[in-house]
Amino acid sequence: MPQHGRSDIDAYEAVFTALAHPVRRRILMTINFEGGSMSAGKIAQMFKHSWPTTTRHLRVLEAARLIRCKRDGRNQIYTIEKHRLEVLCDWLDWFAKPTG
Amino acid sequence: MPQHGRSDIDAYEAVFTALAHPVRRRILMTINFEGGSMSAGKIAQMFKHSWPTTTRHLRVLEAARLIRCKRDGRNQIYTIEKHRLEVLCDWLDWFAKPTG
DNA sequence: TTTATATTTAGCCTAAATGCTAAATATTCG
DNA sequence: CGAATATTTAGCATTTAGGCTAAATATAAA
Repeated sequence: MPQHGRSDIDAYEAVFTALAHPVRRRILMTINFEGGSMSAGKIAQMFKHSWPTTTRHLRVLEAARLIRCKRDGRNQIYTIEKHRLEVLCDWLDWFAKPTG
Repeated sequence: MPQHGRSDIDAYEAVFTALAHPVRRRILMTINFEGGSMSAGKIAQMFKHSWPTTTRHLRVLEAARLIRCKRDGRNQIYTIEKHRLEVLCDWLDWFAKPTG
C-alpha cells in the first residue's frame, strides 16, 4: 500500500485543512501558474503580511504534501505536487454515484 | 448572473471553510449516504458531542449552501445540495490544464 | 572570515473556531 | 390549554489558527 494505505488515512484532513485558507490556496494557484516552482522569497513578496507568516502557511501546505521544497543555494524552491490534489477528487467521488 | 456572478465570488471561501472540519465532512457524507436528506436529530445522534454543537456545524454547511433545510412538523430536514460541490471541481480545474 | 542575502524558528498576542450548558422556540398531542 | 418532543439560540470557556517581531541559521560573496 504505497500511496493509498491506512498510513494515508488522514489525507482528507491534511488536504482540506491546507486548502481552508485563502492565502494557501493562492500560493498553490500562483506556484502552478508560474510553472510549478517558486522560491520562498518570490512567494512571500506576493503578500502584504510578513514573510514568517508565509513560511507558516508553506509549512501547512507541505504537511499536506501539496508542495515539497528543495534548497538551491540560498533559496528554497517550493514545488507544487499537483497529483496530491487527487485527494479532493477521491473525496468527491463519494458523491458522484447516484445516491444510496 | 444567477449562479456565477460576483455575488458568488466567495464560493471558494465558503465551501473550503465548510469542508475544513471532519465533522462537517462526515455530515455531508452521511446525508448523502442516507439518500440525500436527514433530520437534525438523526444527524445529531451520530456524534458524541452535544446537539447544539452539531447545529452550529449545520449552520456552516448551510452558509456554504452545501445543505438546505426545511421544516417538517417538529423536525428540521436537512438536504444535501450535491451540485454545490462543483465549486471544488471548478477550483481543481485551474490545475488540470498543463502548467502555464 | 566578515558581511550580505535568503529564509526559518521561537515566542508572544489576538481573533476565530469549537464545544458546553441552560434557556428559548416551535410544533404536536392529549 | 398544558405537556411533550424536536431543535435552535445565547452566552461562556477553551483551543487553535494566524499574524507579528526579533533572533537564529544557512549559503554565498567579498
